Amino acid sequence: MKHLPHKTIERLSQYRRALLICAAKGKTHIFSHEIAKIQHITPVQVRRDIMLIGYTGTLRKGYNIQELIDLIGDIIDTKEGLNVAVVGIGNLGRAMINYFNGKRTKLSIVAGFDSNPDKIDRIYSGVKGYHIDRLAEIIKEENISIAIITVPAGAAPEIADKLVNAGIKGILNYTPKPVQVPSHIYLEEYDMITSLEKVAFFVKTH
Amino acid sequence: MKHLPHKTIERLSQYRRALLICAAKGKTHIFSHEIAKIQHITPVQVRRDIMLIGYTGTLRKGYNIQELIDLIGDIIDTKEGLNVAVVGIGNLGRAMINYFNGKRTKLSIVAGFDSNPDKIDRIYSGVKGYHIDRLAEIIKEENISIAIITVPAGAAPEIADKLVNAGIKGILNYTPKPVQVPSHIYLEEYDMITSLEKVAFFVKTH
DNA sequence: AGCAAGTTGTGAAATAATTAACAATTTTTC
DNA sequence: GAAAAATTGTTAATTATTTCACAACTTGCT
Repeated sequence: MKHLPHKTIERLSQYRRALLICAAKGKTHIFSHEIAKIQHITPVQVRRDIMLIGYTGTLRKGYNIQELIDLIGDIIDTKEGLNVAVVGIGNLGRAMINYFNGKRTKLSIVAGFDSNPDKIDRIYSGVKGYHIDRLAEIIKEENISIAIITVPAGAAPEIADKLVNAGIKGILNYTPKPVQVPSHIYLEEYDMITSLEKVAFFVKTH
Repeated sequence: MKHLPHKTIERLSQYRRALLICAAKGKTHIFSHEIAKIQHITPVQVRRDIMLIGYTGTLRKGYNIQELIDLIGDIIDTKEGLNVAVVGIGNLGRAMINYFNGKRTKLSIVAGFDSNPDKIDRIYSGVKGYHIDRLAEIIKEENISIAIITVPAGAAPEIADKLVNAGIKGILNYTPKPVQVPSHIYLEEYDMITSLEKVAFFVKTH
């Protein structure tokens, strides 16, 4: 398999989530147009994505849900799973922890970090809070490879530097302030204000 | 001006945020490569975006920061501003409210909704909490045109229906469950799990 | 003044992503 | 059992987005 488009990766993750729900309902097969409907995309796109990962459905029966779930897992998960840290145990950090709590997934949030002493040594939905000064130590100890930055915007660049020095491999930055990291570290940034402004723009322009 | 690409809209929002910070520091002009560095993109892309909105810089001096901020405002803001509601006053909902609190912007979060009686009639960073049953009423009363869905995933479709019936114009869905809305309503969905899985994928594949 | 370096603006080229079109096949219907 | 309907898989076309390449010009330097 050559490399999959970024957009396809995102959709595969979403397909899998939808498929898990269908599987839980006892459904065994699904058509491309059913997946498409759920995800607001076209059936062709679904078929193309599935083609790209080399899976093949059955004519007039659609795709076997469990097989597809497993195959998507082979592609986007690692066998042993990856450990994740949340840096910034504010509302957003706790929201992330809650989202993951109890979900069966190959990604586990195993630590939270904050500079506020009140938040240290408490357990948030099963995730322990550590002081930010122990970042490097715990990242090594717990074999954490991904960090989610949910601190106040101003602190983001400094946190990013610390994460880089601690040997993190991927960063998901949820602050509105872009951070700079060396190119061997995968960085994804998402900014809620931008999303809201985008909605506003399209509402404005009908 | 013909229509701007979606991606350009997103970047304009981000440029503006970066520019506001620069302006606050007393800077008056900025080069395309400086903006590019901040946003992890190429200078050409910045220049092209700026070209698309019809602004023009000064050779060897770059762009006038304040003029550019104002122009971006003309494009993405509405004159009178738009009112926004947050549906679901959990961690994520409160995170959104805090993000916006105090920012000078044309978007104001003016109401929060929740089904938990403990959350009603309290004020969250200046935003009042209402019971979900009053959704349609308050949306009309406060002239709310955009809603952010931050309820638990299972409740999302039902909330979306209520919002549609209440006459909302745009929806930003932060639950991992896609919702269905009529095509005249602008819908943007963002799923944190997908983003994290995407980071994991690229970490895995180096 | 003349040259070097830096910067914008933009047509053209390249790349990425989506959609159209349709052959091939299976199932259903009569 | 033939015709109609439905569905996948895929090539080709289209559309969207990014990048290249470079002319035009400004500023600084000698």
